[in-house]
Amino acid sequence: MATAGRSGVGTNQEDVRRHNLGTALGHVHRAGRISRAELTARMGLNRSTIAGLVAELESLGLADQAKPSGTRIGAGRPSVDVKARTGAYVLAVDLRVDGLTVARVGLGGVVRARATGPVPADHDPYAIADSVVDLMRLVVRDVEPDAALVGVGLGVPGIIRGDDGLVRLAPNLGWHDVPFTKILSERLGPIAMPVLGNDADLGALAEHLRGAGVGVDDLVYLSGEVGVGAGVIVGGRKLEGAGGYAGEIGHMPFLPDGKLCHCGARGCWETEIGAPAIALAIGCPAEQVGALGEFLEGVHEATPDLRAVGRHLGRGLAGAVNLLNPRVIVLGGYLRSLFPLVREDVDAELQVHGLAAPREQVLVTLPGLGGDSVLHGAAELAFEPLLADPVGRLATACLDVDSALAG
Amino acid sequence: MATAGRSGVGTNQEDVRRHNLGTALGHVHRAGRISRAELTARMGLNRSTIAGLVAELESLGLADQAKPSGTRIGAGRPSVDVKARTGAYVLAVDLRVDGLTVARVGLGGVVRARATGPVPADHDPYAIADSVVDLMRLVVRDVEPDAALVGVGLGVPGIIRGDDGLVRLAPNLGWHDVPFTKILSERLGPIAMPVLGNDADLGALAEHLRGAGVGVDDLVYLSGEVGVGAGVIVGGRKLEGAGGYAGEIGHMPFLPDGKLCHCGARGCWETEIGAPAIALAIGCPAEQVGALGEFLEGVHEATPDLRAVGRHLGRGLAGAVNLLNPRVIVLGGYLRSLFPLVREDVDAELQVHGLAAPREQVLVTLPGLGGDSVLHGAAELAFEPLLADPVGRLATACLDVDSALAG
DNA sequence: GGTATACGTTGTGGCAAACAACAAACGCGT
DNA sequence: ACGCGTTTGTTGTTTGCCACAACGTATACC
Repeated sequence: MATAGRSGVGTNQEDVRRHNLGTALGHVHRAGRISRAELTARMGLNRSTIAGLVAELESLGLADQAKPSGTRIGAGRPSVDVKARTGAYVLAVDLRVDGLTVARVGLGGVVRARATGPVPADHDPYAIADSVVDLMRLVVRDVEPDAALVGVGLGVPGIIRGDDGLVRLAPNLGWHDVPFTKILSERLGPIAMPVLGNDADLGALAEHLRGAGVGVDDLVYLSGEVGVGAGVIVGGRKLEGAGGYAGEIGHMPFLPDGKLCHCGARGCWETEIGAPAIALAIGCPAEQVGALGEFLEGVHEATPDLRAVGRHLGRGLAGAVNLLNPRVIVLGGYLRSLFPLVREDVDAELQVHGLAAPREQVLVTLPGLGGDSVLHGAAELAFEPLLADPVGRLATACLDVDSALAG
Repeated sequence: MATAGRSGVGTNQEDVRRHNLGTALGHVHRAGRISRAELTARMGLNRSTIAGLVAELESLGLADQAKPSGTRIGAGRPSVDVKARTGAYVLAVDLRVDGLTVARVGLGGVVRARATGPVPADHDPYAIADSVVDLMRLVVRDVEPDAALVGVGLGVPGIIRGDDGLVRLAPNLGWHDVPFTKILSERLGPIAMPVLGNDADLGALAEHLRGAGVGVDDLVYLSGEVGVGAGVIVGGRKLEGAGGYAGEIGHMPFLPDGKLCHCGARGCWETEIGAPAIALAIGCPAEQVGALGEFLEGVHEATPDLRAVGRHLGRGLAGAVNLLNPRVIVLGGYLRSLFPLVREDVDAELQVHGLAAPREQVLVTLPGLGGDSVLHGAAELAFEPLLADPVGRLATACLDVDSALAG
């Protein structure tokens, strides 16, 4: 069911419209503002068809047409710009061990409002869900009256089951088979069904769409939170695996008889480049491991121990390069602070352990979205259904979230 | 360019027809014989639409309609069967270190003729290309007069560049940046443009479509030839990577200071489970390493050394399970003979090093196509353009290969 | 200010799939 | 053997979407 594309099902002409409308909206969403002529070129459709699609987006309240803005180049009648109307928005949540961020993100990827709060100390899922809803109330307080909520996305540092959003394992939260999607959806009721994603997966998605990997279809986002996870984009699509668990690169076997990992095995990559290992290397106190990134910011010289970590990082990355052949590897989380210190050691090991062909193609870099990758990824995840079927999704959108959340 | 599906381009109604025709042909090709009612159900289109598509396939000479064959169940008018017409065929080549196989494979995946020959001892690419053409002449000798050659596919044990089929590296052939696609296409002329694929990638493709992974959309085929490579199917699609180099799992870092690998690094997985390591473990003479599989067939007891190899195999597989979350792992090449001997050791290590969530989903198994996985994969690779655009591909098909090759 | 260029708009046409109605072929019960 | 219900094939019609061509319009350039 693969070779002939799209898993063996036929295409309806209704599907055509849905696909084209969604694709057009996707371009508008990613660009924020794009000319109709550019849309025509990118989508390979006729001018008149694009005009019809844009008109429909406009009537759906998803886009606006405006006079061209940028300085023109060349002759000819200037093309009308299509702007994403930020009235259609999502709620994005970045749940971390050390903090909670909720944002209202408009179509086009603009953060319209954001709020942060602490995570309940015991990591009780019900209490966390309550906190999430509290923060949501804050960010929708001043929303426009005609705005429509089209989705809710959450980034969680754990292994998420794809079909129902069950959190199979989130070691840093102490969660094991926690039905957090269900817990939160009970609090949101008919407002929107929340969608959970692994933090690294969302980082990859965001960097692919709006960060260091724009235009790149093969990308790995390596997330250093406490453990190490990877989000992978291959051929422009998320690598999900059979159950949605793909990307647990931190538990790649790395040393035959290494330290004991929390997963029960020995010698996982994570035991060498995870937060505890780095904390040990730089003398960071155990209770500050959660905020290792900030601690690393204060380090300006790479000690031999830290350089050893860098070599481990490079050697492990070589494995990802050989197996996945990405064009970009984005280092997120505390790796963002670590990488500049040990870049040469990473590169050196990559040089040794990476095969020439894939190694020549890869670029190791920092996130283009700074520390907001996961938050943006959660927003993008929430937008996905809208982009797949604008009309259908809008039919279930919630128009008065403020009072719905108040009740 | 990703989220909204199909890389941001719009869909034409011409595309619709092409897609539906190709998808219908794909179903016929995979099933060999399928009822129109079944096609209707699988593709989700209307009866009359399917009738039109099948009629077009028939007029293109790609399918035949026939009275239903199987014993019917239930009431109602029996549905007409659609059979793949094997007159449309490809030439598939499996190039190994120790031998060359060429087959004529008809639509539907039926091997109509096959021929094997030795590989020139010096592995000279020009000589090999000549041998390939010689064998091709044999398998097209008795081809039907109206048969059409629609593609040529080759499996090569090396790293193939995706865009032009350059063999970047084939250590077992001693090739480095050999333009084998070009060399062969010069000999084939206008008959067909050959398409090269990595042997492991083709094994994965074949097992996915016709072997142990039918109906499975996430699969890893681990190919033990001399080195170890992997072909990966994720979400029903080939994992290719930026340059088509993805899957070089044999060079995953495995031991910090292991044996020197031919790639220049130390401690690659391949140095522990590659053919030389196994040969050492079972006392296979160095000159028989190429035929390690046959040698292993004669081994009936797992020695401690061999069991150590099994544990390494299991530990490495755990890395693939954690990173890729496949539903099936197929062990091909000499691993086919090795696995039954060390299954328990593999499973035990997988149990320790695999994370629970993905481990619970995976099945490690042997190829459903025996030793012909790569050959079938080469055929499927060659069929792909036909399934993507039947009409367009047939326009360039070659009708009289026999005399074209003779000249 | 004229011209070339590029884009928007409108109406027409073609094409593919859906749909409805009828005919055909089978199993099953009487 | 016969009628009935069921499923499928066939045919003609309808619907919907996009392509296309012709024309109007807005800019840059000379």
